[in-house]
Amino acid sequence: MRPTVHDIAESAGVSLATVDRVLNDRPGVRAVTRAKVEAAIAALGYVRDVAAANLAKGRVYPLVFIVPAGENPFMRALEAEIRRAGRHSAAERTRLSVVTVPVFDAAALAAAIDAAAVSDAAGIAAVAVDAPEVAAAIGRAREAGIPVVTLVSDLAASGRDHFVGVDNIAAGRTAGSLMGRFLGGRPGPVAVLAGSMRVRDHRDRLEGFLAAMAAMPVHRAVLPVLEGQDDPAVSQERIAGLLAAVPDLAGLYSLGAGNSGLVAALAGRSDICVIAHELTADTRAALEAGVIDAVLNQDAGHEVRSAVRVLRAKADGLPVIAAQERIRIDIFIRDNLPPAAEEEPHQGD
Amino acid sequence: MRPTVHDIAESAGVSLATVDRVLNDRPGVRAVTRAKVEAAIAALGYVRDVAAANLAKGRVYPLVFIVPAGENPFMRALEAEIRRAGRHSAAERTRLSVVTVPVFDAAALAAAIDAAAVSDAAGIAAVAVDAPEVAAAIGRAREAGIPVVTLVSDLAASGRDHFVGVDNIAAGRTAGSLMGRFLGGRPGPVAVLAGSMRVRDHRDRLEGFLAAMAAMPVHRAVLPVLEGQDDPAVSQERIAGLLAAVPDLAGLYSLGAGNSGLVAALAGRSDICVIAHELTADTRAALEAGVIDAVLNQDAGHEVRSAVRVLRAKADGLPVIAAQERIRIDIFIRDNLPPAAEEEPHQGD
DNA sequence: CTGTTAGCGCATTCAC
DNA sequence: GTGAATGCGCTAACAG
Repeated sequence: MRPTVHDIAESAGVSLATVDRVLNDRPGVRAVTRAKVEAAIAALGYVRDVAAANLAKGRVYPLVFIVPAGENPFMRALEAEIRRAGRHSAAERTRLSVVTVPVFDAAALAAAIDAAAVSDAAGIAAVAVDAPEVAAAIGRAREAGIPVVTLVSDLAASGRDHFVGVDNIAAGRTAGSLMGRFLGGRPGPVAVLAGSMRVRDHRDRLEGFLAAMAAMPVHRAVLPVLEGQDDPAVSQERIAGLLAAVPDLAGLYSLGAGNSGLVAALAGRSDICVIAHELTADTRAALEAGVIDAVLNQDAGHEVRSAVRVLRAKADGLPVIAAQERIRIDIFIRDNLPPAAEEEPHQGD
Repeated sequence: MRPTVHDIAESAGVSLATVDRVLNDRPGVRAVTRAKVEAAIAALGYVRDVAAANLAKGRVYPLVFIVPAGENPFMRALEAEIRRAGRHSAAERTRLSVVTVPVFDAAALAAAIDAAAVSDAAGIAAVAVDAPEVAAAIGRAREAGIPVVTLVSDLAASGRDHFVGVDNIAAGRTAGSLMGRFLGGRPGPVAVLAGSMRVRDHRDRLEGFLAAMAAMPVHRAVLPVLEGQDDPAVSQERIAGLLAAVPDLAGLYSLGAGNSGLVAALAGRSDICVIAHELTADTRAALEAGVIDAVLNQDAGHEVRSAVRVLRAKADGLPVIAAQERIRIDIFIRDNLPPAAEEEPHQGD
């Protein structure tokens, strides 16, 4: 059997309580005693049984997730993953709650963060909006000792503890690279549809995309960015206009949401190379139909679980192994689509 | 607080032991009593605290992983992931051990399975070889009540409890589809390098690849399969011969291992579209250098953790949600490469 | 068939 | 400064 606290207590000639003080780095232990205990710990190769520790602590971690409201399918999937994680979070002694705020509404987001902070939240995860009042609210929460992570969209200036999401510049580069290879020597310009250039992740994706396109062996024109506000109707209108104006369009990169509108506007035009973000019902269907050629995805489930792990670690004052929490950029084409999500997918991976 | 066994015992008017019997579906409870308890469980919305349950059980699950020996980088990565999982398996009360057997050696594999079965193994995970004696050994283990899962390479005929690995036909299709799109209208035949056509996963990948190539709008010749025995030296020789014999080669699909030899033979020929399997140091470097264009990967860490979950579930007689345990086919190009693995990556996702 | 009791490994009062 | 005792939620003998 693995050594337990009893073993190290006996081996060090002290009591359980003292061992516990050393283990949890609490005061009230003489340096010599501490050294003895630490020696025993090292000698026996003790590793704490986290499950038992949590059981004994009895402490629960109320974590608040703040996500934008609205129809954005990815955000709804994210919310669903939070709720799912919440149901399975029993063992981790976390209690997850979701708060939705109007899209792009900095004031509402700031208010939600403040509200979470005054509640007994042990941690806050929020899809950030790039605005000073949001940064200020995050600052206040952290001032109050509550760890905060940004989710999907970052706000580095806020001093948040951690960002859970993908490297969006790399995502844009990946899109550009795939687009270039898929198009090969075929002529014609490519267009970009974004949600809003006021959002950080969209700016990053565009930057990466342009860089990758510029690095391609054959030059290809990239048309001015269209903004669809992540809204299907607006996006559809923009794309319809684009198709009418640019008959020889070769490719289209949709780096935001609102893809159902895009698909509707495209209406079977499978000659254009289309790359979009986030695997949702819309993009999956379009991929299967051959309207979209590739989808870049960030796994919402992974992100939620990562956020929970990070917040718990921060709440306990434990370190976070950044490399371990990196979120991957998944590439999906028609042939490697995972089976459609059913009842209760995922738990570990 | 969440309801506990005490709450449901009180609510149902029975003792803890009875509640436990119902929860764990053990005999010795009258139907009426059982019904009462189940009603209380449902009414209170009770969910068992697995961590506490495991703590109380004290039971450990010795799981044996059997993987091929040799230099195959993917297999070594798999072994590393098993050891890593072993170090973190404390909380899950599993004890992982690794046994290596000579590559493609059915007799040795069968013997290893038998040996694991006579030890006190609670479960066996093995990279299967397609041979009757292996199937027989798996049958014996299962006869002895020991759950068995096949890992990476399946052997459905053995009656194994579960297969942990990717859909290799889909993987081949993905490779073919990418190859076709990357090549576009460019002329020239494509070649396939396999390890051995006697292995199931290689046959599956080939099948998928051929199907995808055949489905492409432009016809493209696929040369007869080369077999490199998953060996770098043999592979290098085969590829060198290929390059000499087919000057207008357009693409190359490496569906097995031995990729370091392939890269050596290619020596900077970045004009050929190359797609390979498994992200290892070799393939990563070749991807970054532009020698390999895409790598299809199965995440060894995910596979190990899935195998552990499945074996534990089977050992406890619990159901396995298949959809939850599906292993994805990752596509990597130069631009979405994850950071190189460092010290202690992964834990959850 | 059902109930009592004693831990699993750890954290935490409260004494000394 | 240090130790003894109690309990987290659950399981597993052992009684009845």
